[in-house]
Amino acid sequence: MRTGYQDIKDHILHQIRSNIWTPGTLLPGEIDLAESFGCARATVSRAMRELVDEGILERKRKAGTRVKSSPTRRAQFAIPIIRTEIEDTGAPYRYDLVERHVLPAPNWLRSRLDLPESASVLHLKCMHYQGNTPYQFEDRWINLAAVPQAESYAFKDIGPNEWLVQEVPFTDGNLEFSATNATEDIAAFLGAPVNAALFTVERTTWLADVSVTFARLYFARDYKMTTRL
Amino acid sequence: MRTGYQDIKDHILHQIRSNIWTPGTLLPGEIDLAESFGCARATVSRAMRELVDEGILERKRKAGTRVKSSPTRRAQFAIPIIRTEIEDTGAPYRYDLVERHVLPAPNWLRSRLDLPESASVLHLKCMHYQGNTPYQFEDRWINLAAVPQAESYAFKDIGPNEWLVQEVPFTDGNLEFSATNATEDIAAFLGAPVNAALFTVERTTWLADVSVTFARLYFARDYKMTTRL
DNA sequence: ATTAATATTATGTCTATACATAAAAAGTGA
DNA sequence: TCACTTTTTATGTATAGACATAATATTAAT
Repeated sequence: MRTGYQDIKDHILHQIRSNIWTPGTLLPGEIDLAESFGCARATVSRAMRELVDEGILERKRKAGTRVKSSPTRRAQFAIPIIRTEIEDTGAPYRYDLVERHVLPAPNWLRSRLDLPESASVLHLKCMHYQGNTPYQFEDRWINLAAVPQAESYAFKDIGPNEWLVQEVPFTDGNLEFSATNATEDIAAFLGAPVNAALFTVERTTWLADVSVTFARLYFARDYKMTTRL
Repeated sequence: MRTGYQDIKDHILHQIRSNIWTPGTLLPGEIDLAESFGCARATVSRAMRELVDEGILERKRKAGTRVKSSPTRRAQFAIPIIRTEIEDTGAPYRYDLVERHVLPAPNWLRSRLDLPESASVLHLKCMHYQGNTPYQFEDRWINLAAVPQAESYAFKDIGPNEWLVQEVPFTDGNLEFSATNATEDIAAFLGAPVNAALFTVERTTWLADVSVTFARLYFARDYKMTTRL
């Protein structure tokens, strides 16, 4: 079997983990490495490029490749559709629409989504259940200029998250993770004590410079978002 | 100027965003695309491979390449050293060691880090400040079998996070994000009311099957972790 | 000594070609 | 009809060679 880019990645990672190539170390050039591995430069190049993507190495033209001195590791995790997330646990998923209003965009939202003064939005409040256990309270605002067909959709059986992904897929977006104390209102929906700390996600979504939607997602108590580094 | 892999990525993304290639659509094969772009197959291949990495496309040998039907977008964010994170805001960073004890590993920690019964750990409590504002309370446990040199290090001026990254870089790890209510103790350190919702990160770190450290990081009130999708 | 022009070099990308491999599709025999 | 084998095919990976580009190092000019 001949050496592939994966072998080279493994080798480099091994050198780093066994402290042979310490942070800041200048690695041999692509040509040297290729020769010592007995493979083509392109193979070494791909291995190194992927390690840059993974936050392990840094490269500069002419200056060479070094082990990143401040390893800003990048955690990445999938943002699944909530139905999938719940059904993957084995429990049945249940959705419930709590409130639905069309109204002029409030000022804070106009500012956040960069909407004109005349903008009209659809405001939804919904609950997502894992079996009979409250899972997430969703506070959703949809820009009707960007997604006019939302105005005539009831959202009785399908949640806005799922509907939007089908209707306007592959958007750009912004995520903010934080913690908030449960208000009386939300506490009741989530079956949590008032003031309970809730893991909260705020998500803004754009499609090519047009803002589509803003959502605040309050997770039930003790929810943890997990990822590997 | 000839067409590069980036142009092809742009083109594919454009087709998807303008709903010409909808989720589930089978794209033309690499050879066809290469011909229509007037470039080599490897160029198309790289463009498509990167779009798979970004969660936009899915590919299967012989079956071809399609637009992902359930776009599980992957958010990724950098986990910086806390000093860097604060200094990047322009404010000075200050660190303070609150407590330092060597003790036998408590049972919950032994279970979490898979430590033997005899395991000895270093327990640290520290504060990180942004200027004079409390920023993060760190509750850190270090496995002395994995990092014996920690026992003789005072951690008076440099925090365990920063020290560990220098001492044991490029580890694997696990991250859990959640929200917790501030205890009296932690509330006092962070200058927050008791029961305030705090954004919390729990991090476990391994180096090649040996657990190195476990940390609970409590962020000051209103902290938000932000990322682009 | 300082600045400007020039050469050098390691990475970045593209090409044409080759062979490997997984999986679908077609063919075969009971 | 079904199970099994073979063929086909799109992706996956590797290669040698070429040129592009950014940044450093060197040299020349002031």
